[in-house]
Amino acid sequence: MNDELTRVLIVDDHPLFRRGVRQLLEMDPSLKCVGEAADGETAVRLACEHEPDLVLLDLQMEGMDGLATLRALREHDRHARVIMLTVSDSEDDVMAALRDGADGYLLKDMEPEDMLERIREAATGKLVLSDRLTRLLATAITGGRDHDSARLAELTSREREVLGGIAQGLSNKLIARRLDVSEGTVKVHVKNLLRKLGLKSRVQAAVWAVNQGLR
Amino acid sequence: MNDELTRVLIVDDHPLFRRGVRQLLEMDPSLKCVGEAADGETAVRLACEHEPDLVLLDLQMEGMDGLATLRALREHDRHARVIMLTVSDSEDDVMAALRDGADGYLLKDMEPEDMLERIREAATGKLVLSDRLTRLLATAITGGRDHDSARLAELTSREREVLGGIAQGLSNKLIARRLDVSEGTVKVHVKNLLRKLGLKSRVQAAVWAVNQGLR
DNA sequence: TCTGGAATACCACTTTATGGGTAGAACGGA
DNA sequence: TCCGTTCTACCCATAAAGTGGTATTCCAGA
Repeated sequence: MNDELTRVLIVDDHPLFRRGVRQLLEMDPSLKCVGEAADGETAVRLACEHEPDLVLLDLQMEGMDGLATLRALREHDRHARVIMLTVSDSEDDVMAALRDGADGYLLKDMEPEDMLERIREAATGKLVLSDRLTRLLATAITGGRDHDSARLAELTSREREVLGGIAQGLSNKLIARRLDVSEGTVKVHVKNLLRKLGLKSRVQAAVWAVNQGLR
Repeated sequence: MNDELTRVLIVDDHPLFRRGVRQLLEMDPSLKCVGEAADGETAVRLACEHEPDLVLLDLQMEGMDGLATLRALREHDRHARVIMLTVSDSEDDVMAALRDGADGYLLKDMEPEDMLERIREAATGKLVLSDRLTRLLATAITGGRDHDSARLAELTSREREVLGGIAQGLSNKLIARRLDVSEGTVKVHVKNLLRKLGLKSRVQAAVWAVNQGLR
């Protein structure tokens, strides 16, 4: 949450693949790689140290595998979004990852440009899936992606009202008038809901809310 | 475009109805009624004088009717959004209004609270329709609502790229880095696209873009 | 009754964003 | 070649947003 860059942690047991991902990330100035890990234990430790905004996590790893790492990350840091980056297009794997709180599931055989685009999208809070998976899981996901709505549920009712104002493009001042409170109070609510949603600005909150169908 | 309030012009030949709408608008501090007109000619004149952001326009009026007034408003002021406010739920009327560039079509028998909500939504650039009409016209509208995409077409390609960045929740600085230009340049593009889209802030632009499916 | 979350408000401060203007370089069409 | 558009960059000013505190009130649960 320090600067405005999206801080990324790469977790994969193939050094060469990590290097490729790292180079891909360097193509986008809004993304910054803050670490690499070859196994789950290291990943969790680095996540605690560097507090990344986004973790790119391989599913197949020696020792603690991707899913276990995902769960461990979820326990230690509820801030970071986690995207599974793997070769398996098995529906079971995808569903398991999403059920355990993954914010995305990308296949390693994607075009690098597409992958970068998805990573960007994920940084803004969108649930990202490889095209190949999207259609496959469209219906199943609809029943299973209550991760974001869980984030929404974390908000207090007042924060949801403020978020609604943001999603309508209102300024803090106008939200304050509508809710009949001071602008400073609205700022507090904005601050808190941004933290709870793991977002960096009201613009991201607006995008997120609209994508959630909040209106 | 002066202050941040949405400036509204009410056009209806029934004084009592105008008063009702005015009182409704007063319930929302982000809306400000800047004038009332009982006929089309007066409406156009007042629109030129007060440059409203939103015009609530009755379809049935003596003399210049609602559609003619709509077209006249479109000629004189491409900034204001125009919402038809009428008793007719005829599909022909709705389609004609939308074809002529109306940004919304609300029926006078709506619940006042709903109407206010729709008016707010319209202020952020959304195409609003009474619930009763939405389903009726869902398919037809899809083919006929290229008013917003016309606004999108007014943007230069660079402005669209910047808008894309906004729709991903990026700051000007990050958009600048991604496009490899200075932050000041991005600010110029933001300023211009806000003007072209008739919006007041990047947050509104983000909401608009996401609703347009821009990604 | 104590405790913690929620909502409210205020302060000070830094960073972003917005609005106005000017202006040069590049490009394409008349 | 001249003209209009676009993209670029810079200046200044103000407004809005975001961050970090502290503190009071209220209310529900332990």
